[in-house]
Amino acid sequence: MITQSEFRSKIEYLITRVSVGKVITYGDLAALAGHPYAARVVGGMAHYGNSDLPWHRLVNRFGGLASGFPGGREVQAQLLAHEGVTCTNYIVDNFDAIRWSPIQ
DNA sequence: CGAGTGACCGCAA
DNA sequence: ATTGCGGCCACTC
Repeated sequence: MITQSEFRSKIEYLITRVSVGKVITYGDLAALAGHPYAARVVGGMAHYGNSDLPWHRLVNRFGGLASGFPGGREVQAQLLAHEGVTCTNYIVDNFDAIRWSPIQ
């Protein structure tokens, strides 16, 4: 059991730790923060939280781009493509391969 | 200050 | 196999 502040701090820490050209899922991020079922919290923070963090690297469990991203999924896809992540139909290609791992 | 919302995920029927 | 629902925490109104 961790504190709420710790949860938020871990999310920000982890999202910053994600390497360029990689992506991570809401569930994994929440799980790494200590709450496997708090994926929604990550989404809420992404929307209202610190906008300085690379939220465009966040994708859902299927590897698809988020729906409420500022500007639309096309913008997120563009940002990912700019970092070397290729997408097709708003779905990340080689999702399993570029999926970020906490071991790094 | 109180209540509702939100870019999701996993399990039950 | 598919569909529907509950639940977690932070942020806003």
